[in-house]
Amino acid sequence: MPNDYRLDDQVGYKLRLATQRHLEIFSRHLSDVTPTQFSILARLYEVGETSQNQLGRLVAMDAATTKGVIARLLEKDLVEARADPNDLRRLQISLTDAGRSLTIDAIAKARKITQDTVANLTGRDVKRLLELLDKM
Amino acid sequence: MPNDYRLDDQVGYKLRLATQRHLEIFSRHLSDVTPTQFSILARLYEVGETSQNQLGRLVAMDAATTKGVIARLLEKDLVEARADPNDLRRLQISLTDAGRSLTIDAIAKARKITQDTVANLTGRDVKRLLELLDKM
DNA sequence: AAATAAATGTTTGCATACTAATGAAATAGC
DNA sequence: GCTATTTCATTAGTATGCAAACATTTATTT
Repeated sequence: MPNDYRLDDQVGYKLRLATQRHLEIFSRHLSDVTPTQFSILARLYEVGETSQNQLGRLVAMDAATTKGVIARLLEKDLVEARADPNDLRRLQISLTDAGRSLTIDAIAKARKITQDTVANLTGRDVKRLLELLDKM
Repeated sequence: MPNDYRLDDQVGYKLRLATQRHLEIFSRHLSDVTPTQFSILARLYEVGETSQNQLGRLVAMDAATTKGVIARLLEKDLVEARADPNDLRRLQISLTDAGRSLTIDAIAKARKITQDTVANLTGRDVKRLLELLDKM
């Protein structure tokens, strides 16, 4: 008979709330793409043309999930895909011009998003939080 | 031209990774329900019969989201719903016997899940992490 | 070198969760 | 009593995630 169990004190529960908060702030600043989509764009901006699978790996996403995210970015004409002539399985993904400029703009806004998300924390708190999340 | 922006250092990105990890651990220990569904069950166990909307509020969930989660729990016969005679808008939700026993069992497992999730952290780390997430 | 096995890349289909918009019922203020 | 507002629930549409399947490449065996 679990009497001393408190849902509100569970890591998982708190993670969900924190994510919720972050999501809300994110979409307020940047309504064109989701955080997930943004992470793909930012990474793509960083590394240049890459295969879909590899790209997913670079942002810790399942291959299947990556496919879905890329599909949405393709529809918005932010990325483009072309077959790799050397490996017919591969789909090479790269930023379009529109995608590149949106990404640059989004990165600037992302700083603000991060700031807002941790607005209630001191600089030291943030550093600690990142460390702890990492350590997990 | 954002050169010093590092995706890997962003709170949002790390939150996603941490949530991912937690989700994986959760489903390994408790495959019958998702963390979201579990939070509804745990709260319902705690407070007893409640209206759907109220229940959602108690776990910080949108009314529409709550509806979906409840629908899935109804299908699994873990909760039951009945109309409130005093307020025709309201749907009163309560645990079934199966739901109650699953919840008791799940709460026990949830302790283990939490432990596993933060296995790499010391007790003090965990306390701090919870505080920081809260403060956010 | 052909045949088989293993690994890698992508896609499809299904489950879950979230949001915006709508409709129905109850309550508050006049 | 009547209108306006609030509250509760639902529907429709979008996003993310995983398991399983399929296709292509690479490695291994005969």
